Amino acid sequence: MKISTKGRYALRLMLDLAVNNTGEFIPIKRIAERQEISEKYLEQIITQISRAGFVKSVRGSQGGYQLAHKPEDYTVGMILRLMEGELSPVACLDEPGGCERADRCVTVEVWQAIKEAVENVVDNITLADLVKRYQEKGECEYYI
Amino acid sequence: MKISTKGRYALRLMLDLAVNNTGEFIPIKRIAERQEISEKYLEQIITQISRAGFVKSVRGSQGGYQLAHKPEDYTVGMILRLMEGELSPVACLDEPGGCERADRCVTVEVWQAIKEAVENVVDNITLADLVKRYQEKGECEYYI
DNA sequence: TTTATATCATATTAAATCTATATGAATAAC
DNA sequence: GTTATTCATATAGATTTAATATGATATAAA
Ligand code: FES
Ligand code: FES
Repeated sequence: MKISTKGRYALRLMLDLAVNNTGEFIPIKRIAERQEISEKYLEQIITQISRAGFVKSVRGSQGGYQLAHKPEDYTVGMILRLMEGELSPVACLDEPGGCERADRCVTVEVWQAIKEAVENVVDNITLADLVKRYQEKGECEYYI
Repeated sequence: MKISTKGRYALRLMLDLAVNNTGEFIPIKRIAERQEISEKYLEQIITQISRAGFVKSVRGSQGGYQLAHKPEDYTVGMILRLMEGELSPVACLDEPGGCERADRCVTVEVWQAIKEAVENVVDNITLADLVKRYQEKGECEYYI
């Protein structure tokens, strides 16, 4: 029942971009330093984020990334789904035709309830909310 | 963000025992047949459940397992935690001293909210609730 | 007393997934 | 042309998952 490092790092990465959303392009190296995450691993992650159109990028010297939209336009759910896929606790809920047991399965109702509970949380928190919490906490740049 | 087969099978196993809670001891072989799960794998799972005192067992011919308590005394959460450990989406929430970033980390508040949402679901559904749902659905013995 | 049926206890393994690291090309500022 | 950066893939080590295998121990029934 764990979220992988890809999902967790992606959220910290996007929050870092949101906190430093000044219009400048931020190189992944800065974020890797601040977040103490492997630069190359973050590169992989932001590539995926970039392909989804969540960030704008500029190559070459003085290049980097910035948010493509406003912080309030990103929910935590959008970011987690991008990295983790559907937030279902079991594959039964995602299979195209559904699990063959699904029509008579009772436990699937539990998994569905878990999924909905999780979605209700992550789809109702935006990066803007997290930026606000960050500012309330004291804005230490090295810890997000 | 998945629950492992151990957790899923454990719930189906316990629900099977709850549905067939007649006072007789049920051999794991029957459950394996009904649930279409490997008998040996189920043995491993019920060993863990048995050591936790959730079921009573009788060895030898005519032996098997039965629930140690009433179906309403088992929550889904008890069963999942036994097999999966804490239902936290990240280890930060479980580490004894907490994560070293935790005091200034904002994303941890998201993970905490997810954990609480999941717990709110699983700690408020009992095996008795699931038995009832099963009976409403039609009581096909081969599908739980 | 033998046989069949079970639980109980570990060991082993194949596959999948996770978590990176490595290599190098393409692009742009200076 | 040198440096800084994104972009694109390949590779690999570690861990976890999901079983399977082996065999000992206990009990009821034949
Ligand atoms: S086993 Fe797939 S829906 Fe229950
Ligand atoms: S990284 Fe551990 S609490 Fe945020």
